[in-house]
Amino acid sequence: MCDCDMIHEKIVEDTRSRMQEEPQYLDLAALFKMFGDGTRVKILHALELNEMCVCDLAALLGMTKSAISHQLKALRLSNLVKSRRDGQVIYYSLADDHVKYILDIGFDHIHHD
Amino acid sequence: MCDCDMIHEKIVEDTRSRMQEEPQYLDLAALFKMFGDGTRVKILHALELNEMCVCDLAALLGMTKSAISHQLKALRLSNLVKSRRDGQVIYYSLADDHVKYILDIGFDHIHHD
DNA sequence: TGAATGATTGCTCAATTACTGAAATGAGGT
DNA sequence: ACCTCATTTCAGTAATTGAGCAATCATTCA
Repeated sequence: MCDCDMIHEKIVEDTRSRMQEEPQYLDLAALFKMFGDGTRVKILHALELNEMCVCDLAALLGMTKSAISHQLKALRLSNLVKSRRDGQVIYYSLADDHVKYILDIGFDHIHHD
Repeated sequence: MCDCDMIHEKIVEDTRSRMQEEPQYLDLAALFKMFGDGTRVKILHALELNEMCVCDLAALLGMTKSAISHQLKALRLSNLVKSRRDGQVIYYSLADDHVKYILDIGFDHIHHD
């Protein structure tokens, strides 16, 4: 289990009783992991400014369409971006305001240090 | 640079002109990366409930003190947790309310899907 | 139906990351 | 000054992850 005595047993037990279940933390970590990569935050912020297709994002960020597409898939699976098709082109945009909200708080935090 | 034509050049240029500089996104990603690991979010949430020492956290999460210490160092370098010494024991707690704020928004997001 | 084009997927490589166990550090108390 | 114990660092390993190539899929238009 652990390699030490429990120094403050009451505190530990109190904390344990008030914490969430394991899956909650894994879901939470999975969410933030999407914001934890330079390419993905750039994509998210770009999509906050304009809806764009894979090709636009590839040109904007100087990367291959493949790389962008892979990241968009991850962002889609996390319900952070949504897409709409218009002819041959698929346009991506932010799934909801939560995303913008989280980005804003992040920017706020790094600017206020 | 990129492996395709720029389909919507005006949109891309507009987006580029309104985006932040590269380092901003890397800093932002680095911040969220701290929240993007199950162990670290558990530590952060635990410290939101009670200040604790390395040993308490190791017992609480069923991990080695080494692993906890390693993650606490990362969290300290990111200014997300702070410490105070009382005798032999070093107590850790959240650095500021930003952390609680970000965690709450995250929980809010995963619960409202 | 076939050519063209935007988007996606499978795969591999390189780099990063998280963990354990052992050794080292350092502050407190005797 | 020394001994103890909480904490940190180091070394090594296993697992994860992001990027790009190449091949494939999907849709439009001739």
